[in-house]
Parts: sequence; structure tokens; C-alpha cells
Amino acid sequence: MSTGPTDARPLQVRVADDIRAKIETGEYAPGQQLPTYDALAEAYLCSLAVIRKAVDLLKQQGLLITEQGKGTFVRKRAKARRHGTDRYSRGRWSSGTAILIAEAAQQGLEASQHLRFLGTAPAPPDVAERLGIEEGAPAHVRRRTTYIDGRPNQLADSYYTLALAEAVPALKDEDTGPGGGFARIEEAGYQLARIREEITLRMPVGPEISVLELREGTPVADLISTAYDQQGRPLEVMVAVIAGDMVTFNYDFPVPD
Amino acid sequence: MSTGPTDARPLQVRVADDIRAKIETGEYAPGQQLPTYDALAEAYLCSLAVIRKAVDLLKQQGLLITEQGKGTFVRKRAKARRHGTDRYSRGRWSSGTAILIAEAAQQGLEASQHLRFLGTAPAPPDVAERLGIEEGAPAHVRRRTTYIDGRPNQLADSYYTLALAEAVPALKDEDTGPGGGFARIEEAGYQLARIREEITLRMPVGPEISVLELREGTPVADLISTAYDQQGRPLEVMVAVIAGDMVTFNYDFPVPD
DNA sequence: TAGTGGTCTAGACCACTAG
DNA sequence: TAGTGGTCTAGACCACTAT
Repeated sequence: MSTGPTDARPLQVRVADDIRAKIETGEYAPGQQLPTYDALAEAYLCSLAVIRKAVDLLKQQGLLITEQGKGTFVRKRAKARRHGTDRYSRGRWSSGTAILIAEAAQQGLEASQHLRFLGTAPAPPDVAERLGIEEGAPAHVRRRTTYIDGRPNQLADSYYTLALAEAVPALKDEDTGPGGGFARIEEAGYQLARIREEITLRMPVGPEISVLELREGTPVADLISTAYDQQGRPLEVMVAVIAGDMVTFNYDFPVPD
Repeated sequence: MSTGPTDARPLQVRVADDIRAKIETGEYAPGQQLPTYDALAEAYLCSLAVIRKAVDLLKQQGLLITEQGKGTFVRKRAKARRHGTDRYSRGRWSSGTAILIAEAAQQGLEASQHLRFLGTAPAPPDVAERLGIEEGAPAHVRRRTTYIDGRPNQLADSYYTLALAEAVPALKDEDTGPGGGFARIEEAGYQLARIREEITLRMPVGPEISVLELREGTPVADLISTAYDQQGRPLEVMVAVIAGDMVTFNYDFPVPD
């Protein structure tokens, strides 16, 4: 450990920094197994608890993973899906494939989804505001869990006004058919014109961690995507919780005036 | 604690879940102080170490903060700056104010920045690829730390080709003048046409945590923003590490064909 | 069965905050 | 000075993986 004589930082932090340095220089390569806790404690002349805490710190930073009974390993970056502006290209979904599937396929990934809930539910504040209805008023909801190469990567809930769900009956079907919901909405005479996406970052809490199979040190993105027609009326509000290690967001847009 | 008789999860997890439930129901309100470790250990009939671990779990989830000598508190959400498409509106920076300052001011926030480095440096792979130069080839760099209401929120490095830096001498000045770098670039005859932004999520590591003053349970966003002229040539590549609790990303764009 | 990481205890001592 | 959270030790026992 390259610690100066005046380095008064806690031992666990100095150990963590030393291990991190070895990861960054490549001495510990991605996927490689680290020495056991016992061995590290011996090497750093400290107790097991200190090693444990140091490893915890690095797990929180997304640098290490531990597997009970197997060992401690340098984390490898997961394969990421790109979520972007071209996702909404009319050419995509009007050709008959659902947005998610088409987007993933173009990236060489396999996507699937599971419909967790279909029906009417009160609109949460964030949704009500964007959908232009009263907070808590009933809305038509489609709750889905989506998977990339078999791993869950997103909890996505789409909300529609009851009026729109009435006008576009397919939104109440389990399968919205070729091209997905947007295709049915346009067939009913609405024209999708603009998208607004809002992204915030946070750590997952409670059930999200297990449902999305997230390791320590993996953040999530909250995405609120609102689709508008040419008159600026909201057609759909989607709120999604997205596993942070499985997505990159790409936006390509002209410079506004 | 509402635990079924068959709840075999670790004690520390059950305690954490119980405290989390109290936060979510509002029994522990944002900003409120929790009972001391000693009191919690007594209430849950367990050792101090278990309480400590339970609180650690909740800190990682961004729900609690601890302050030495003071206590444990329910975390309040920080004030977030919005980073969006209209950030690049020509009307913004052509009117004389720097982008960052103008964007923050419109949101009622006070922004400032500190130039950490100005000069030539080898382009990292991500930058070289987007700037259309060889990896490791020299580029002109402006490294800045930006602040919102006095708190550091972003480490932003802007890269330019040496040719562009030659053609736009202001890029080598400490102060790029009214309207910032884009204004000088356009004055030199280039026309900013498109922006491409790519966002990934991760946990901060090592020095980032202290430099950005991040608490446990706060992720960061890596943002790569590339500005193109009308011929599709890259003018600037900015890579930024942004504190996750101080930003929301907003994108508003027409549905592509 | 041997070896790994995970949970939990009991307790000493330190560092910081507040009155 | 009293009370808070932070660091660290030593050790028992459990849960999971490999062979």
C-alpha cells in the first residue's frame, strides 16, 4: 500500500483504495478472482472486518462482486441496450415489430416482455400532471417487465386516458398486435408528433433490487416518456425504472432556435 | 416489525425493511432524525452491528444520511438542475450569457464554474472516436468544475481539434467571452447544427466522491455531448461526470420518420 | 469435506457535535 | 462533558460452492 506516513484515513479506506488502484492498473483484471478475505487480512495485517468493509466500499462503487462460496471478483461491464431518439422512428414500428423488440434486434440483442397488469388504476401525480387528468383519477394502465437476453432490465408502465383506451380497444388487449400500441393509436386517427423524455437517477430501493436482479453498486434511471399528437395533446405517458448497467441513452437532435 | 414466522431473511435486512417502511409511510419524515443506534438496537433486540449494517443498506439506497456526532436522518431530495434540449437554443447563448449560467438562471439557480485546466492533452478513446482523430492524438482541452448554488455538480471537459482551436483563438482564453465557446465558434464561420448526447449511469469511484461531495447512495451520469456543424463535422466533444442527485435530463424531440 | 463469503455478537476506543 | 456515529478487534456460527 502506497500510503504516506501522514495518511490518517481509516484503514478500511486505504485498503479499498489500494485494491482499486490494482483494478485500475489492470493488476486485477475484469472477471479475475481476488485473494480470499483471509488472505487479504493477512496481507494487509488487519482483521477480517476491515477487509470486509473495504470490499463493501468497492462493491458499492460497482467495481467488485462477491459470490457466496465462490469468491470475490472484479466486475465486468454488462451489455447495454441503447435507448434513443430513433427508437420512435415511425419506420420502426409501422413495419410491424414492437418498438422494444425492433430496437434490441438492431443492436444484436434479444428482447422480450411480460405483461404484469392490464386494467384501470388511479394515476400517480407525475402521470396525472402529464396526462392532463386529476391526480388519482382512473387511467388505463399496461404494466410490463421487459427482458434483454433473458435478464430483466426495465419495469415499464404505460398510462392512457380512459377516453383514449375506449377509442383504441387494442390497448385493452394483452397483445396490441403488429407495431404495438403506437400503431393502433395511429390507426384510430391520432398522429404521434412529439416525444418528451425526462430522466432522473437514483439507487434502487427494496423490491426493485430483487425484481431487476441488481447487484450492489448498480443505480437505476427513472424515465418518464410522454408522447404528444400534433395538437400537443398527450397520448401516452410511460414511466419506467431501468437497470442502470443495462442501458445507455442516446439523443440526437437539431440545435433549437 | 411485521415479519412472518417463516421470514428467514437476515436480521439486518428485516430491520432495514422495517425502517424503510416507516420512511415510506411518512412515520419517519424527510429531514427527521431517527432514534440513535443504541435506541434502535434496544428496540429491535439486536446488537449495534446489526443496526449499523441495516442503516448502511438504507444509506446505499439513498434513503438515510448519517452525520457524525449529530445523528441519523431521513434524506431530503436535493434541488436538481434540468439539462435539456433547449439548453442549446441559439437564442440562449447568442444573447451573451454562457449556456450553463443561462440555463440555471432560468430555473432560479445560481451557477458558476472553475477552469481546472486549459491546454493540450491526448484525446481519450471515447473522445478521439467522436472528434474524428487518432486515439491519443493531441487535442485542445478545457476542463471545468461547475457549481450550482455553491455545490459542485459536474466535472466537464470540452475537447476540440487543434485545427479548430487555431481557428477560434478564444477557446484558448480563460474566459471565452459573452455567449461562451459556441458563440466564438459561430463567429469564426462554423454553424452549429446538431447535438448528440449519450448518457450512461454508474456509481462514482475514488476521488469523484470527494470532489463532487457525493453522499453514499448517490450515482453519477457520464454524459458525452457532441456538437456537429451542418456538414456533420464534429466541432466539440464534451465529456462530463454529473452528480446524479442534482440533475434531471429533459429531451423534447419530434418523432423521426 | 474443505473452502468460500455472510451474519451476528460483545466490547474497546476514536472523532465529531452540541450545550 | 455527554451523546452521537465511526473504526477496529476477536471469534462463533451459518450458507453456499466445489470436489
